[in-house]
Amino acid sequence: MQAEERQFLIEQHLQKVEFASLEELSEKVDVSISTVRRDLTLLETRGTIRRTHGGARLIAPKSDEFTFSARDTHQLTEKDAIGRTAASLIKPNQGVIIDAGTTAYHAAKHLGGKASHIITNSLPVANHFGSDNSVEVLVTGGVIYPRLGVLVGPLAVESLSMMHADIAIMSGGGITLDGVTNSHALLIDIQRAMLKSAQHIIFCLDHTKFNRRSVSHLCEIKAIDTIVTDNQAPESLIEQLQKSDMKIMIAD
Amino acid sequence: MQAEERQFLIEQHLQKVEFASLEELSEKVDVSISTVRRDLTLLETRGTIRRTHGGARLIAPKSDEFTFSARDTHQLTEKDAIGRTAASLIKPNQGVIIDAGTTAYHAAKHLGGKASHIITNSLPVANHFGSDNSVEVLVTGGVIYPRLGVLVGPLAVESLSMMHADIAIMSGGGITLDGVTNSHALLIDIQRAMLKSAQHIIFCLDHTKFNRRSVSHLCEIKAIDTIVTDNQAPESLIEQLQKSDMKIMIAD
DNA sequence: ATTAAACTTGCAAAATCTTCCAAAAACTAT
DNA sequence: ATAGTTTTTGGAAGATTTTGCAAGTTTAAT
Repeated sequence: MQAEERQFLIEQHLQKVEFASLEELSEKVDVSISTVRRDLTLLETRGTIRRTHGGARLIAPKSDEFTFSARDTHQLTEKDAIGRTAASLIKPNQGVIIDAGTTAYHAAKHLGGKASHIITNSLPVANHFGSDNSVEVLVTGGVIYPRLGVLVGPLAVESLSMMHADIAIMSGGGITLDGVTNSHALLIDIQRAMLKSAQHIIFCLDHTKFNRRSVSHLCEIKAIDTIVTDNQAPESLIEQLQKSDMKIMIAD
Repeated sequence: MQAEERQFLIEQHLQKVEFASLEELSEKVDVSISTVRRDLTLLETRGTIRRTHGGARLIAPKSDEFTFSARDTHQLTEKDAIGRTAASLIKPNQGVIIDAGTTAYHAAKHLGGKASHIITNSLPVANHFGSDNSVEVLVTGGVIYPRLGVLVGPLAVESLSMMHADIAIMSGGGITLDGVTNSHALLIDIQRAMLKSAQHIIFCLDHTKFNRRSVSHLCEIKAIDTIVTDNQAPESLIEQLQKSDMKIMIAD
């Protein structure tokens, strides 16, 4: 096994367990403790991991909301189903804003040929439509937030506020009766601008997001027009949400 | 087995396994380790793969990548050499604008860790730095021009005119004593904005661009500070160009 | 304060890389 | 087809990188 692969495995293992001892890691990848140490210091400079006495711990938030990776098989089938359902709500020739989260990305994948305009600040979404000339894709400007592939910063907010769309397909970090929350404060401004620029708001939230609260408050419940989720979402919260003027769709 | 076929097999295998050792690959395609090394260095310049100690890894595990950079194998080694030379002109902590052409893309590949800020309207360039947090990448907004993966339109021009950089690395469709021309009229406005926003202008032009004239005029010769080209560029034109106040570098 | 575990640093062995060269293969022109 | 030329291939020598270990220092917990 080569160094790069080993470091990748270490990182991946830490994604799962949050914390791991040196011994544990050295057994996992079958090298000496010394080498694991070296790998960890290297990974630490890359920013994903933090060394501690006796091991290492994951620095990234455990939320999978924005961590974009093709290998992200986290609730993959659920997300794909949610994405398909959300996409089915789009009528021909509508303009759609796509948020940068993973769930929204899955919705985008099913949007080919349906929407006429797509507005996004997500590089993965932009790439997906890069060679599709049946849709016009508007990319907001901004600074690349590393790893997530999202464009952030004032330029992103400004360009969004200059645009307008029929529908916004959003994702979030958690939802309670108090509203939707999100784990990355930097993205809040951008998501708010998206909400303002769209007439109809759809939130894609898999069941793990229910009854969960992330750090930053994004919007009230009443700002939402439709929620798309999967069939494992807790019924109690769904019932309460339905009391406000909103449609909830369960993807199969 | 043909060399091309072998390289294709290697690339395909890596698409599957993401990481592979030299030994593994040499068995797979039944050639010596040395030859595999050579194939890998070649594939690396093509951008799909990255060499590591002991083997190679896939560079773009994301499913949605641009086919644009991989498909363009025209004058590949020349463009790569030009790119390296152009990148060597960048001093640490400079802000660099990268144009959307293929030659400029090759320069970007050699820029990692050198420039502190990169400004671009090219999605392939943005993708290349997507997970590199040693550089801050500013992406202009705009509409995706399909096929090329370039952001165009008024938003792109406006956001560029709000920015400023030390150096612009540009490409073009042709150069004569009358100036630089380009084949895509849509890009002209954006390139002009780039020229305005940068202090020092570098043009990357392989030898096929010399004495050629595309449809749209981009700028005069005197707007250029440096030209980087390969060793097959016609000497007559080079001599005449050098009469204006400009530096010409020949990449080997 | 004491002690055991964990960390850093330096070093030598092992693995891997680059560069060069000669043999083999492929191509060209007669 | 054949001789000469170019390109590709496999291997070897020397340089470089990586790895595991050990000596000495720091950390954390009692």
